[in-house]
Amino acid sequence: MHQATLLSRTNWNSGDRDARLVEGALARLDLFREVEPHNITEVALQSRTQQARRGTVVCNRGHRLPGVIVMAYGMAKAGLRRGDGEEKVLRFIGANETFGVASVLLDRPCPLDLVVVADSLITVLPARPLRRLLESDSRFARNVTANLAGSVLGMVTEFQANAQCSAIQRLASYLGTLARPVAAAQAGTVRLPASKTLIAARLGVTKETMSRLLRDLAGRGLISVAGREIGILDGAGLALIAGYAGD
Amino acid sequence: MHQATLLSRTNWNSGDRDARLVEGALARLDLFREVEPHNITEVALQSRTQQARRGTVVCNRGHRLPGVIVMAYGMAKAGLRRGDGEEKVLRFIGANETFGVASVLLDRPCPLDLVVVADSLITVLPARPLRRLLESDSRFARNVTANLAGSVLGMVTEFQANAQCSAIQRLASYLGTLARPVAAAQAGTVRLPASKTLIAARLGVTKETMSRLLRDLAGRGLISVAGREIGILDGAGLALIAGYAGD
DNA sequence: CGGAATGTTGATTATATTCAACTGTTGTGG
DNA sequence: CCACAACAGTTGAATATAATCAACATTCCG
Repeated sequence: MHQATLLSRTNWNSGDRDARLVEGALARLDLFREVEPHNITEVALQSRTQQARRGTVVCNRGHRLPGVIVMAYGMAKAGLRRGDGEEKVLRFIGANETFGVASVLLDRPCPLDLVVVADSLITVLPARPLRRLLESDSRFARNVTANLAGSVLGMVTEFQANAQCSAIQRLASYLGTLARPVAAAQAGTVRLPASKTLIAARLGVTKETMSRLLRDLAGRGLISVAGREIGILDGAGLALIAGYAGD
Repeated sequence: MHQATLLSRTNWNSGDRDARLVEGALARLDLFREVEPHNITEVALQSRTQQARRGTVVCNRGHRLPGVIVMAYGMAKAGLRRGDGEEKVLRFIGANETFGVASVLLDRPCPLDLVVVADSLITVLPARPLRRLLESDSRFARNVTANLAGSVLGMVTEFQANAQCSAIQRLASYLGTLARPVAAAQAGTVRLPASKTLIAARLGVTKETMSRLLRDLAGRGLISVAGREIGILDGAGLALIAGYAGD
């Protein structure tokens, strides 16, 4: 079905020029903010970079990660597949974001499937050098704790949204966060960062429900839908739905 | 309604003997495992301990925590209240467990309500000495990252259960984890650690649904219910429900 | 004892899923 | 360039799951 290509040992780039690129990619991560360049170099030299095409399975749930995954560019989804085709996406991992810090540090199997959804460049940071850096560089250690603590708080928020809000509230809220970067509570148009089916999985609903909800919002004059382009006609109205009950 | 007593500045114990007790309590935490005793003492001297009765609100969602909360003994619930009485409990905090590490380290408001559900002894570790220890003691730093990483993985698991399992699966799974410590897949009896209403909130269902599900399981001969005592009649059957679809 | 909290039960309802059919879109090889 | 397959999205009808409402029973404590 899927062109399920696992990360393999072949095809890795590790030339000098690539090491440079990897270094640049790492320097852009929150994890390495204000970390001494030579320490970044150290890690970069032990990392591997690989191009991954849409559909590539980076890691299957229950398997060990080869290291912390860094998305230099592109996009992947981290989620769970149920026996049937149904899946729940916990989060998308975009450019300059990382995946698997917790699993790698604890040396535990990865609890999620990680699948590339747009052609991407992926860097893998093996556990060894990260652990060493964690011991030796207190700035890096602080970044790691901040990263993990941020994940915890983020997941609590996620949890709350999932447990206490109806699907339409979650959708309205999600559209709100997409629109925020553009203009707060202002008319405008946003582009969904992935297919509606994927967004639906991210929001914890089926694509059918997603379709109906979008139609519902459009019917109320809050948004307009044209493929992946969503027009925000009434940001305040959206925020109202997101915040209070779905009246 | 509730006897909502917030943690106040009064009534704190800080005598010499108490400092000893606090030290003992901290030494039992995973967070301080293998941390130099004098470093533990340092933190203990800056901590405060307070008895809290059932119903005490330790922290309201959105407020700043006075520090990391340590449960020396007793039990608290961390959850979210919706406008009406409905609440979702994310986790219980029992003896020798901590709450709020992520919020305190990031100096962010606490995203959850924390309410004592059984008479407890609570210690508050202010942020300052923790941050200092984090910088100076690499063993402590490692414990903190392990703690946070564990939280992340735990929440992923939680998420999965909540998103992909029916209520009866979650209940069966929960009863399974209660029974595990006793005897794996073996007949026996377990005692619910809190009221059914609270357990229900923990599992993300209403008390009514909880009642019906218990009855259902009992009707199938898998368990017997007598107040808080649950007899595990068919552990394997429970595990089957927990693992596969709710046939 | 009395009152509050906790738990049970039935009837009804809301929310979203599932199933199924159908349409539109995209990319590929003949 | 078209035909075709694979994927993405829409729509309606039937269904499942658990929430809600309301009434009642039980247990726990002061």
